[in-house]
Amino acid sequence: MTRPAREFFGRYTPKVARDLLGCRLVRVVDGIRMVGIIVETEAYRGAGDPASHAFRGKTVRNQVMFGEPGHAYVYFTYGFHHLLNITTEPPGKAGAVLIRAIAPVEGLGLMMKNRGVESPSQVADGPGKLTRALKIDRKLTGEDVVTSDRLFIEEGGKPGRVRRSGRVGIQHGAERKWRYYVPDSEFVSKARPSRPQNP
DNA sequence: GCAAAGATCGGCT
DNA sequence: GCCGATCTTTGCA
Repeated sequence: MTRPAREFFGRYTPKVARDLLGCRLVRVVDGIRMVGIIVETEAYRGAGDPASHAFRGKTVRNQVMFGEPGHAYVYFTYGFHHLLNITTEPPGKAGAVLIRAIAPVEGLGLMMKNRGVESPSQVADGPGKLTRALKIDRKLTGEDVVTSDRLFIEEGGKPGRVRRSGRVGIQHGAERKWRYYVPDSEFVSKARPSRPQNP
């Protein structure tokens, strides 16, 4: 299995988000591999993107978004959930792709145990569920997915169909169609995109 | 210092 | 469809 190189991540974020569909997300915990095919992503950029954590510039939390592409950015939100992103754009320019859902292909038993559910389609069909299934938290922020042996990406087959929509759960920037997903997959999240503001 | 919002999920009506 | 849980980060006073 080959991995995408640094340059793959260092591009225009929506393009990276689109191209990550079909790739495999690999997580290794205590020598056990958990693998899923990425079926849903969202792009977040910098100064021009009001939905992005990086919209107002660099902070303690989001600084990794401004660094070298191909690193993990994991943050904690709503007092409950960790969300996994992979940084994008050239160094100095903010960007990250939120991984929203995967189709499990390896280590399903452990993922179901971590989640406390018995249905494969409910193991990782949402950004918060996915991180719980794969035991991902803020400690993994900064992890270099190009070289890491515990959290990384492998190239996979091209998905048949790809659709795009507005992003989910945001208050600003809802008019940008920066959510990408595989409509034929049962592992895509059920969440509905935010509606564009019409005041 | 403090208040408020947040890239969510699951349960209940 | 709506609501509550729970806590970190940020922005502004």
